[in-house]
Amino acid sequence: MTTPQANDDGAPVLDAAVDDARLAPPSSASPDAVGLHRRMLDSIGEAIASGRYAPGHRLTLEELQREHGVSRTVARDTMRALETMNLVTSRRRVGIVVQEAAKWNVYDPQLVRWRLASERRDEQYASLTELRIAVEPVAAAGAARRGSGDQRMELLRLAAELERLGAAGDLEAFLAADIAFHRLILRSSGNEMFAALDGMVSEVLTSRTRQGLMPFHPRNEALDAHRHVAEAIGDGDAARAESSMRDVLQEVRTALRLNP
Amino acid sequence: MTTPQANDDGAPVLDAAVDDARLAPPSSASPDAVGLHRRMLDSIGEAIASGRYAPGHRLTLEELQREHGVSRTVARDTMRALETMNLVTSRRRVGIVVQEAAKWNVYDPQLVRWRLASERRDEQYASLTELRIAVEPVAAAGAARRGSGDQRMELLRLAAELERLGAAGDLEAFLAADIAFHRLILRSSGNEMFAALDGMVSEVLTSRTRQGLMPFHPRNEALDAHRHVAEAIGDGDAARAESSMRDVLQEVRTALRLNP
DNA sequence: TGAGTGAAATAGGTAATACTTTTAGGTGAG
DNA sequence: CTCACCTAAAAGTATTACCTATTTCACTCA
Repeated sequence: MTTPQANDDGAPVLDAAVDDARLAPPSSASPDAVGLHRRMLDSIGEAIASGRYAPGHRLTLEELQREHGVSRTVARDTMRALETMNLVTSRRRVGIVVQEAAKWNVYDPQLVRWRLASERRDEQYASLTELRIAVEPVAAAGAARRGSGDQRMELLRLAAELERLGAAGDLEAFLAADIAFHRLILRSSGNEMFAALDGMVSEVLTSRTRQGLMPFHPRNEALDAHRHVAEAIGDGDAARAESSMRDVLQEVRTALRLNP
Repeated sequence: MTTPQANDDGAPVLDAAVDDARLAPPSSASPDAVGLHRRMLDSIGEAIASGRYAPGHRLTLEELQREHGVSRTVARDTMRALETMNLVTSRRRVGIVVQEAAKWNVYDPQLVRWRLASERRDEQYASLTELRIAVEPVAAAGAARRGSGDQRMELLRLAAELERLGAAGDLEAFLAADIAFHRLILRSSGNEMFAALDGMVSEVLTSRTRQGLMPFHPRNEALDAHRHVAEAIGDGDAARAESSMRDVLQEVRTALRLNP
């Protein structure tokens, strides 16, 4: 198998509300159920992501176990997790050193969450949006080539629903359908690296709407473009899917002033 | 700061041989210097990435410490690292469960390495190549907008060198320059999420040449396209940079049969 | 049959301790 | 005065032992 396989697993396709553990807080019934390690990780991770702990800043395990009131084991676990994301390195005799941002695993959903929660959130949104612009057209082409029949049908259904909801002016429902549409394309692309971005795309779309960056009534061209994407994928027309998706993203480009 | 900043840091631009810790084994002077944790992590990580431990497979800490002859602490550290990459989840009373592949942090350079080392390497190369096709054109546009003067000049120099080496037929040197060219564009893009892909792109390019998938003499159109990219970036012409980069990637698309 | 209940399994967490590597500083020879 | 070597301290790495909290599963009793 030298190319990605058709995505024809029997998994349910219709769940727009699929568990998006990929970019959601670890929903906990009781607040204390999350484990010491998790809280400490969040606290330090956010501090690094936001720049409060600058690159080069040195921490020591002892310091950390004192400040967070935890045992050495928990402190080490936390550092191990941060090390895995390349947020820090730990060296003997020197301690735990915050890495420069260029080394971070910026695709780690956890880190993305921290960055979105920080003051630098606009930068993170800009990067993610540019990433969408890059990936979604090619993902649409992939879906046209490798998507399953169910997925194609569902995309057409979602495109129709978008038109209906757009006309009705129900922004909240429109957003939900829009997210479902874009996520489904990423997941149908047959490329797991594209699929892995679906949580981040949802995040961007949600924020864009919540910030009022969306026109109250979606523009007609945008709705048409969505339909064209769905139709092209339905027809297995990769080139048209790709260029129609570029049309969809055109207004995003404009908003970011990333345009010719 | 609401958009990515111009990449004008004082960092050296000329080092094609920049430390690519991002996708290289943890180069160790002495073989034992790497820490128990690292060896165990590699061993289990690779087993999961290759599918030898299937999703749903259950491990227990006790089992692991016995099999790898390590203490509980080391076993826990390892699991914590795997958990951070979403390769496993650990639950009380049940153990450590291998996650399904859809949950993995497939952008973690470590995981990418493991997948490239496994039997599924072709799948990973295909995904990475498609990702390149998606990202590099937009990264080139970003470089045209936000690259520093030094970076633009270095790109022109590299394009000229590519032509020279292409004509000379020195494939090894050509590869090095080609990698430097593509990496520099990613790093000049001003988008840290693009820059983070540079190690993976190098990996793909290296493999493509080593596998003899490159024509012995690079085609003239390919060389021209590289020059056009560099020139467009030099001129700050984002649209032309983007479309020229698409030309560069055209032959990659053809090779993967991802073409109209 | 089905709800409660208790025991077992397993990760989470604490604590004390010894080992190893790395760095800084000092000392002495040339 | 400089350089090489030695030593000591700092800090992560690793081990062991033990206790706690959850979750599951099987068993019992209504």
